[in-house]
This record gives sequence, structure tokens and C-alpha cells, in this order.
Amino acid sequence: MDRLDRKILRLLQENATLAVADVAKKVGLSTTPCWRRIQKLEEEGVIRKRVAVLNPEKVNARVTVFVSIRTNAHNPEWLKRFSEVIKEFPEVVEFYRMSGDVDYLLRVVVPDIASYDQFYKKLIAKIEIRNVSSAFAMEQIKYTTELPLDYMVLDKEPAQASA
Amino acid sequence: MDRLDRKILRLLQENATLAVADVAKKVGLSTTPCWRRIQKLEEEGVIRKRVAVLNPEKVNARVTVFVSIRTNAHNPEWLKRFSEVIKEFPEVVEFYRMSGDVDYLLRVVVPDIASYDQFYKKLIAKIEIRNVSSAFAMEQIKYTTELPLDYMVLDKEPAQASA
DNA sequence: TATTTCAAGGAAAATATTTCTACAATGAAG
DNA sequence: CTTCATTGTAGAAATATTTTCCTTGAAATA
Repeated sequence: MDRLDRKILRLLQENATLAVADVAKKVGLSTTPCWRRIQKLEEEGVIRKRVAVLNPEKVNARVTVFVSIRTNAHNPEWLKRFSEVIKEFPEVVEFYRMSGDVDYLLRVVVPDIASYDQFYKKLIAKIEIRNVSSAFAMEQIKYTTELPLDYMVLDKEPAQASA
Repeated sequence: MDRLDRKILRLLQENATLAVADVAKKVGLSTTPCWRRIQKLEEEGVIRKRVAVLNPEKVNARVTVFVSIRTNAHNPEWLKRFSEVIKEFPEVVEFYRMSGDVDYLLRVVVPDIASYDQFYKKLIAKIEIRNVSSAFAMEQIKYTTELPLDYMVLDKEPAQASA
């Protein structure tokens, strides 16, 4: 992984429809080596997938709720069951195990508060939870799928562009 | 927007590299109308973009921190300035204005705790904040870019597939 | 310094795939 | 029975992917 790989990743994180030739041009490479690099990044799993990102408004996914969860059952069985339950809910788009006084944090996406209430009832019907607290987002000011690449570990200097 | 559009979106949310012909086959349509639908979904902005999703581990983005922010300055100027500052940080991948006792919530992605501390110092150097509290994620159990489409508003019944 | 080796890039072309356009057919609604 | 929206078939044009083979330059070794 060198600076060229990073440049390629940056471009594809922004726009995955770019043709290999265009990526190549932008990073200052010809198509063949650029194609080989992308291929490799995919094989290695650096690039996990390519997806379409939708407009939340347009698909009626207007409300984001952060759900903080505390549990009594601090054991792997409970977590396993809980994870499986959560993964079934398409409304839960993110799910973290946390340090600190909150045990788990969910990001839930629904059309409105009423739908959130329905989701909430479905959730607590499926699994026992000690304590749930919901925080509503009023506005999504920034949302990106792009990971910061400045921290990426570079094996070596980028190969000098040969004449 | 009917059930066919929804089906198309579901597929493209999962995998944006699918050829139109493949999408068509899966939704039970021939390529032309499927192509036209996708075209329209893009024009209307339902599909916002297509992106490559990277593996956080592989690009050294291992630690997620949720940063809760309280401010004294409840005015549009401060928010504007704050937003601009935040948008400059590639480490901040999500940013919400919240209801409740927390004013803003950030999701920050960095390689490790030391980097988070550096980020934190950079942030408070740039803008005055009353109160910051950081919660560290130990594990990302679920993360998806797919929005739930079950809530999508359908104009009408899907057109009957014609013979 | 000469020579070998190796990793990476470049050009070009074959292949494959995709996109996009015309035009005909269908079925529902009025 | 007319109209309108939508689909289907087929094919041309454009693009993209992938392979083959060659070149280059850096590093290693004698």
C-alpha cells in the first residue's frame, strides 16, 4: 500500500462508478497497473463492496434515533442472542458495544417518532433489556461513508513514475 | 415508486456493481424498463451516489468514538462556524444536532486512542465548546449503509408484469 | 562497473459487457 | 375504442475490462 493505492481508494470512496481508465488518469498511471491495483485491493478485502447510497428523505427514512442500552446480563450468550435480534431489524443501521456506563449503542432509522415507538415495542418484546434511553437527532449535518485515509500505513514510497 | 423500484433499490444498496440486465432479471423485468427506472431514480436523487465501502481495519480506522457536545452559544452563527470546522475533519464521519441534554453528537473514526486525543486537541483549539464527553466503542457489531425500505411510500400497486 | 533479477509500469488490442435507442406490443383506464 | 403509461425485443454504438507482451529502473551480486 503506497500513496497511489491511497489515492485510488480516495477516489473510489467518493465515486465507485469511475472507470478504471479515469481513475488511472487522476492518479497518474496507465490503466493496466491501475486496474491491477484495484483488483488487488479488492482481493485483499480493503475494498469491501460497492453500494448505492440513497437519499434518506426520499425513502422516508427521516428520523435518526440513538438508543443507549444497559443490560444486566453481561454474558456472551445474551450478547449473541441480542446481536442476532438486532441484525434482523433493518431499522438498526449501526450497533456498537461500548465502554463506559452505556453497554450498547444503536443508531436506528425510521420515518417518524410513531414508527420509532413501534420499533421500540418490537425490540423490548423480543429481548429483555435493563435500561433503554433514546436520543433523537434533529438534523443530520454530516454523513459520509468515507473513512479517513490519512492514517493509512504505507509500506513504502510510491514507485517513481517511469518515463 | 412502486414495489419494483423498491426491489431495485434493495439490490443496488447491497451491490452497486450489478449490471442493469442482472437487476432486471432479479426483479422480473427486461433490461429496458429496468434501465429507465434506475435512470429515473438517479435523476430524482433517490440514488445519491455509488461508493466503495472500505474495510476499516485494513485502512487503520479501528476506533470509533462517539463525542457528545454541549454548547453555550445557541445561535445560528456558532452552529455555522462549528459545522464548517467539523466538515473539515475527515475523522468525523457523522454529525448530528440532537434534542435532549446533548446538543451535538459526532461519530469519529481514528486508528487508536492516542490519535483520538490528537483529534480532540485539534478540535477544541479550533472552536469553543462548553462540554465534551467521549464514549469509546469496543466493537462494531453492525454497520450498514442500507436504509430500511419497508417504510417507503408506494404511489400505487406495481404494474402487473405483462406477458 | 557490468550483469542479473525483479517488481512495476506502459501500449495496444481482443473480448466482453453495457448502455442506450427505435419501435412494436400490451393492458388498464376513461 | 381511444389514450396513455409501461413493457418487451432487438440491435447498434460506445465503453470497459482484461490479456499479452514489452520496457523501464532499482537493487543486488559478482
